Amino acid sequence: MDKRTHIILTALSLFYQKGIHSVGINEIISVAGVAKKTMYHHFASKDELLLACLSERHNRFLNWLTHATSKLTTVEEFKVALISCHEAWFNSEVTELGDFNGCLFINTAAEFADPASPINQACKEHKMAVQQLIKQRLSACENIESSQLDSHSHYLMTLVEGMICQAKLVGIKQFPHLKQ
Amino acid sequence: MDKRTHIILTALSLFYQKGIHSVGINEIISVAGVAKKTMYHHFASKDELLLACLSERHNRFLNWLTHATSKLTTVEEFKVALISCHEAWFNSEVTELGDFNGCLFINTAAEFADPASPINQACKEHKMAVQQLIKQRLSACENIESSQLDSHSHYLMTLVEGMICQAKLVGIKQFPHLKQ
DNA sequence: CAATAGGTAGACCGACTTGTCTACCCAGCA
DNA sequence: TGCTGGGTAGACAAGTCGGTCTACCTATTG
Repeated sequence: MDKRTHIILTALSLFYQKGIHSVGINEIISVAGVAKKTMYHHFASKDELLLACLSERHNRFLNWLTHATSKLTTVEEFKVALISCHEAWFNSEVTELGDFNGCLFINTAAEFADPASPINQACKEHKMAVQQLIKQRLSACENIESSQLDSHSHYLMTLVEGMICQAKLVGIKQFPHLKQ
Repeated sequence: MDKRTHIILTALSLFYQKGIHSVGINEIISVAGVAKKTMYHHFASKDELLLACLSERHNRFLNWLTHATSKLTTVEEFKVALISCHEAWFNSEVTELGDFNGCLFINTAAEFADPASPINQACKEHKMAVQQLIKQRLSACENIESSQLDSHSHYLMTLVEGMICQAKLVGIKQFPHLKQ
């Protein structure tokens, strides 16, 4: 595998499981099995590496969510599919997302609170992209009224974010009561 | 004011605005205007200080939420009151909660991912206490069916958590569509 | 008066942080 | 053959981290 990609994947896994500030460059290169010079050859700084990790995770997550909500026709079906695929994630059954430890972007934004920071902005952009995908998926349903498109997609986004938080903090992995 | 309390309040403000690992002991004592020895006289370690901050925030938050949802009779009234008071928080209109920067416990849990850590446990316990308060408040409503008490309180908790995340990451401060 | 508790300033410790550097290795290629 | 790019190991710099320590300074109180 490409060294650069290998470093990104290793760092992503460590950042996701332990947080950003808790993981040092030395740990990353040690686990990845590469020299420090190699890492700094591909990335100008830890922040640049983190941005690459966020980008990788973003692509991976959106790709997964896109496929997990592809076959649907009604608003009700979509809602159930949306909740069910997140439950699968919470139970670490989605291999490409790894062992569940909350949302990387929520976690990262907690450590980079400054809204002007590129890292914080990347987190914000990820959430806006997810919101956009939900809205687009919803608009494809046969029984959605266009006047409710905005409010309903916002509502579903709020639900999903809340589920993620509860799954991480208190360990709730299933939300059957949300599915009707 | 008591030095110990003063240190807790200073540290709490810094931790909340910047995150835990981003704030060092030296910054805390410098902003608080106390000697390092004084801080270590009252707290055995940075972790102990953080636990004291979490406890302070927990009491403050639950006290606020308890009062903000005291006068209500129906489930619908309670739901609107719950959402509205959170909107006020997001707009930094609640002086005792400070400038809004998300939920301290969600943020802190992101930096202390290990569920065995006392800090992570304190975050979890806070969320369970909020969930308990919502359930208790809901049970006092005149039009709640006891069979729906659990599922509905979980639902409201999910909504609230989602609102907090969206308010922090993408800056949504109002949720009118959730109020009906 | 003397003892004590709680405070000050700041030097200091060892470990760790990000990031740079030298010196060397090796495969591909003009 | 010799150059180049990407790799290795690891020393090193400069700074920060949490935490300990000495020395000194008030108040309060038995």
